[in-house]
Amino acid sequence: MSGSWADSVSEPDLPAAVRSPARPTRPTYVPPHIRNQTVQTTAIATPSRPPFRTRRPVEPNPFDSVTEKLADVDLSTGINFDAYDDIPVEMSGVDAPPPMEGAFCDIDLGCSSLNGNVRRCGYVKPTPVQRYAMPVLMAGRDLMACAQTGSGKTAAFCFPIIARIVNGPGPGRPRRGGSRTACPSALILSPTRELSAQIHEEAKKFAFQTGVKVVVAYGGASIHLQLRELERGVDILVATPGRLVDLIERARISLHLINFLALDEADRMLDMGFEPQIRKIVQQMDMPPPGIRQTMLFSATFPTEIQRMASDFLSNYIFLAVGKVGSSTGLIAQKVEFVNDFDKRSHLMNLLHTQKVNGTHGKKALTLIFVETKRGADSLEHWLSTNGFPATAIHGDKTQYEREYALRNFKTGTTPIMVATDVAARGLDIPHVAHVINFDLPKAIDDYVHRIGRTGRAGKSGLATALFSEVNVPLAKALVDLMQEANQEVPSWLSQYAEESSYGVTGGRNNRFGGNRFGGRDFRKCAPPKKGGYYENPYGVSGGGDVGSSLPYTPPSYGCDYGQESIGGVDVGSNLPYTPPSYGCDYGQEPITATGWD
DNA sequence: AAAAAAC
Repeated sequence: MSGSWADSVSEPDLPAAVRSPARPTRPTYVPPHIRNQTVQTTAIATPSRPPFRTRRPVEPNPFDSVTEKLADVDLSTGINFDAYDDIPVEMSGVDAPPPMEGAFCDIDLGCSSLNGNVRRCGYVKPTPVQRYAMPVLMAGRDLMACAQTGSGKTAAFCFPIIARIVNGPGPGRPRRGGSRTACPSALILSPTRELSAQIHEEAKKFAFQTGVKVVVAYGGASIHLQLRELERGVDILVATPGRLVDLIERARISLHLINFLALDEADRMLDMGFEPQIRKIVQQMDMPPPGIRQTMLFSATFPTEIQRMASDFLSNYIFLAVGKVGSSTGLIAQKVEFVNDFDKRSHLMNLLHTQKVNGTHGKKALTLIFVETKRGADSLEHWLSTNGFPATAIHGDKTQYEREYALRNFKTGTTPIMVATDVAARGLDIPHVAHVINFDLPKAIDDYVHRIGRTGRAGKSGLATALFSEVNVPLAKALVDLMQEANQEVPSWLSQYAEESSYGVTGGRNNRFGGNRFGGRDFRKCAPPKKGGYYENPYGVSGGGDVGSSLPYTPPSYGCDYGQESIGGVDVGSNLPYTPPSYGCDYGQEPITATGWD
């Protein structure tokens, strides 16, 4: 039945002006923003010859793979929503919109195509992050959202972006700046190419027949194909930072009409390695400032230090934490085994053999093995292959083709074992990953959280095994804390290490963020929380005065003190009134106007 | 010191 659904959809939700009468044989791409407006583009003056090449093939149906995917999912054991039901939620910020109620079928995003796509993609009941984040975003508010791995963050920001592009009155924005400069309305940045590709695929499904055009741009792939896509018009651009900067410097992309900015894996994007590039894109190009654009940051982890930096990019934002941020949902069983560094491979061999014996290594049960270095990935892949285990490897020294080939073979089960560096640690949604093995543990606990989050997705359970050796002692304390929060059994030898290391090694890099491992709360709340803990009132907003205050930090008294550093003197979250740019550019973003279900 | 991200 592939394609049948698409065929059955007669007309997309285009405004009448665009839809029927005298539709040109080769319709020029019209951005949704200007579809309601009287078209007064000079381009229309020459109907015989459109100004841009508009040979657009029929929009490919991105659902061709969905029917297969849906058939593949045992719906009776689909998303285990019970796993999310009693999850603690913290939301803070001024006038936070309340969460939405009901199932997706009760929710009108203001566009019947979009509504249909949501259902068609198998979304029935919103996960907590979707329930809380979507009203905030639909209301036009900035958002910093922390939610567990695998809980549907991508949809939580894609649905509102698409809905607001379709419904927004828009400033009648031009489709392009110079003759060949594309001007997207939304920008979604992510830290790896594969993640950008994945977001692009998802967003395309969501945007199908809404008229919203989604384009992806990342390095290692043909820039010409990307340029051609951009020339055909783009509303939502999904990109990695390097290629985006390249395209901007070539004047093939301008950000001056960006209304929506989303950073996926935002804490990674603002980490040392990425921060300069992100600052360049967001602050030193032509992107509208905070308060004009709508900015949304999503991650499973959000260290305090990064939160502080992130507030530069936000305006009067809502902070949302679903679950104890970084806690691995309890759906993931975590095991830690002590190994001598020289015994790691034989230990791994035992693990893999045990899997086979237990039958968990079935055709579709995939095993993802994380190592520290690219060389280590190649070497371990080779060793596994020569020992009878069908393995592949992915890391940043491979060509993009090799990376995608490896990922594809892993996903399809052709090689049910994949060895990976941290390139695969974040965001990738790979169904059927039953086991994540940390062959080398990461230095930072945040990376551990993201790595094990490749399993246990969408309410499914998963297993994570770590090989802990002496070099990992600095991680012991954070690991123990994390495991306890997730109700995991902690081996006594590990607790021992944790106690020892918590004295000597505290100055280490793991404590770079003051030890507040996950940024499990809004860093703006620097006053001691009310009795009962900060999850007490999920609807609560931080009491007026504490946003942007520069009170010295007072440690909370109820034992969730992770040694957060003082933020005294830092004027965070200040909301200076926006001064319009002098060049008379009307951004025209609508003010805070809730639509949909409010 | 490593990984990621442009050509």
